[in-house]
Amino acid sequence: MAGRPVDHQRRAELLDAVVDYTVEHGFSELSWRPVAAALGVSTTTLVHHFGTKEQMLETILGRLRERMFAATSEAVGDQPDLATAARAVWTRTSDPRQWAEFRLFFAVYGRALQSPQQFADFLDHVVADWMGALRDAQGPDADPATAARTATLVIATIRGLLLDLLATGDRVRVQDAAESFLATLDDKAGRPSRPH
Amino acid sequence: MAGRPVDHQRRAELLDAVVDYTVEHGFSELSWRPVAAALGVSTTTLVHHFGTKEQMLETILGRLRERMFAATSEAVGDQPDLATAARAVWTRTSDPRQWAEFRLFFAVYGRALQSPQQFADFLDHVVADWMGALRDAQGPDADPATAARTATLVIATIRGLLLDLLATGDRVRVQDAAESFLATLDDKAGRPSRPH
DNA sequence: CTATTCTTTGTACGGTCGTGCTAGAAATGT
DNA sequence: ACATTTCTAGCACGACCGTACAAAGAATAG
Repeated sequence: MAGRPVDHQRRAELLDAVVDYTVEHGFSELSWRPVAAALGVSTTTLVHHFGTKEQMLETILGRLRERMFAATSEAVGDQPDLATAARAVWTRTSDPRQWAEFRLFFAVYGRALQSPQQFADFLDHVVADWMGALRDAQGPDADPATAARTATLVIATIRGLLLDLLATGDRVRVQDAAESFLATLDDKAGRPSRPH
Repeated sequence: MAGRPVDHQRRAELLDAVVDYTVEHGFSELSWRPVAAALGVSTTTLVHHFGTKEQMLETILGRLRERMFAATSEAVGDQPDLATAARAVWTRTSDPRQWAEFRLFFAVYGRALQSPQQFADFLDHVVADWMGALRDAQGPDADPATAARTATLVIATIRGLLLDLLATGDRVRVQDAAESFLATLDDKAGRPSRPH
């Protein structure tokens, strides 16, 4: 009646390996054959597990989002207020060990802006996920309008600074600007801003 | 001794047409044949004027940068101080008529982060151009360190907000956050912030 | 054992890609 | 007129692309 069971673990292994490959080798020129060669499998194996290429891209992006959001959302969740949460997010995102993932993130972001229907899932979550986390960090008593405004500004500034950092590599200047911004969040919360 | 003269104007016409095509159809899947078909010329004509594809991409990016930077740098140059200059830049960049160009801008940005050597020219100018303009807007008497910090923050915030705007289309929320940020620039300059 | 289903592989097909080659038309100087 | 150079076009080549197909090995249930 029943044959060989579906090996979900195998698919998960392959997916993580593919995501690793994508983070390292980029996203724009991704194709079956080089990926398969790098993983030591045949292209047919990848096709069997992920379907069409478009489906695989969607799967990769989903897994990537899962990784990146999980890595920082927990850092946000443990912080007492928005200012320290934002500082934690910035500390994490500006870590050079995360640069490869963020380079991929912005590559996908840029491509998604030009093919919105294909990357609808990405665009739906790329702001909303962080908005939720940063709104929660401001507590349930915060004014909703102010909370949304501040969360939007924090996301935009961090991403903008990260764009600068990845393009120029000028850590001193960007870090200086980041400290300046984070200080304004301290001030808003009525606490003294750190010296810099 | 001399044959038919080189037609520089013809090349300029083709280049602008190609840039228009790229702005509209995207950057990631650009290839000779569809572009040539859209312009009503043969692929050989494009190859003759632009050399290899990589050279054409570089030329396109240079022309695009010329367009985008010229469109806003003049708006910055005429402003009396940084706060109004930043406001002018934001007003211009958040105009929906410029969205297509900025979508292409971020698509190139993302790709450049993953192929730095190929897009070295883009990465060299993507921050430096605006840094120069926004530093000048703060006058010659401003403290260099503060000027650089503020310029960096203005660029990052505007680009981050634009990323949000292009992804979500939520003009109200993003504009609200932008006003909040621009108000802090007014405050720094010792002038009263606009109500919002 | 057999039957069934999943996994993996090799192969092949049609399509698009960048680009080189050849040749004719157009525009200049002599 | 001619020679020379640019412009434009058509064509062909090899490479890579996504993916469909057939077949063999592996793991389960009966």
